[in-house]
Amino acid sequence: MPRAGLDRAAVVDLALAVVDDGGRTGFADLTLSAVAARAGVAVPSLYKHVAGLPALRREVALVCIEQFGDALRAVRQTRSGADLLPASAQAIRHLARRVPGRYQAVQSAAWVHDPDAVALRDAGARVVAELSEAVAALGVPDDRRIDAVRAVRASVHGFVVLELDGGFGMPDDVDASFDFLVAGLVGGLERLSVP
Amino acid sequence: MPRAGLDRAAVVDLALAVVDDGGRTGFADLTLSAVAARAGVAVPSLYKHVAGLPALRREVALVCIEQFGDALRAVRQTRSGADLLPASAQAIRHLARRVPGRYQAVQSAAWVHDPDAVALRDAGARVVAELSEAVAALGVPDDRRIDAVRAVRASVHGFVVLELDGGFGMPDDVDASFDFLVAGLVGGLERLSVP
DNA sequence: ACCTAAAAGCTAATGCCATTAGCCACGCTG
DNA sequence: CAGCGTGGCTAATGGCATTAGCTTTTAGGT
Repeated sequence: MPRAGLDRAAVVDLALAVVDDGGRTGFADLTLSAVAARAGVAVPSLYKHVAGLPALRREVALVCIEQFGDALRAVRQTRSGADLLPASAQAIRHLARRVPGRYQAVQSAAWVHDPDAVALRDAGARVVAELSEAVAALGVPDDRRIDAVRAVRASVHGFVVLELDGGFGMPDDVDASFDFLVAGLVGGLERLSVP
Repeated sequence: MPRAGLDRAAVVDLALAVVDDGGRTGFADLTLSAVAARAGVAVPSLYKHVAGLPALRREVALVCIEQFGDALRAVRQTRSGADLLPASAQAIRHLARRVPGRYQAVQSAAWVHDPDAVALRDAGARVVAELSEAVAALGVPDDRRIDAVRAVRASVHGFVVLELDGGFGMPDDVDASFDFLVAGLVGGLERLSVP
């Protein structure tokens, strides 16, 4: 009957561990049962620290989104100009492959319609702003910025999702395909740049 | 106590109706309860026609994938050459917007790892083959075919997913952004073509 | 026209999950 | 040392999928 000594942060950490151990479906499979088992605690005890499963999902997703934002900010410390966008794209894919469950948490953009997810939307907007910087560094004119950022997000996100879901049937080198995609993206956007 | 007169196909049709009525989360929210309610039947009765929820999901997904394949084949009847790929991309997005729940069914590519989903993988391969035709019609050399098809799939799929999830925060014209993406894709791939 | 057997429905029971209510004991604070 | 807030518990409820086993329709053969 000793106490487990949980608090909000500890519960979120355990949930992150569940997500990470769950592979590509870790976030979808996140369950209060699993977290409670890891904490060595009965399920209802978790309600003393988090408001329920949806709230826990939001907190987990927030951590994940911020982790992605941090990764992009780190890239911006070491790269600039035309190198920034490809390095950012590679960073996103690397991170997604390393912690696929967390990437799904970010992707689960059900957040957009969730009134309780303001913090998540803000964090997401910061990630997009980071990408926008990278696009700007390519010299894309302002009136094409939004289109260009959307194209980058769509391409990279689509690639990562397909790859994580095993959607690329052929055994051919997936790294090379990603390089091809990124090179095409950078080339196409550079061609828009004002001389 | 009259019979409902269900059979496998009728149950799948009802499930499709549930998916369609459920909007962008229709497939995720597909439930035996919902189908049974629509059929005017108790839940266990459905087991006389389908093997369970996972099996029903597979059958629904198969219909959806084939619907996408049909749409692409229809495009190929009316377009050719460099027009084929952009028209195919537009067809995919249009269909996804019209029946977003079905698009999610296609996307739920958990199928790849599911040993019971051979038919689904085959149908998916046929859709990819259709896109491969469109890429070939742009004159992309054979040794770049796979990379190019992956880039197309990633871009279009990523765009559609982000759009359906409401991921494009800015109010700016999403149609124009998609046209921009497709134009960039076509331009980039044409530039690879053997003269 | 009947009789039979398979097929299609049902209810009941089980188990997993989230959530709520309400109880108890640990352990800090005065 | 007394008291109280907090973190844990058990019990109960409700939604879902699934399995077992029963009943009745209905189609088909004689």
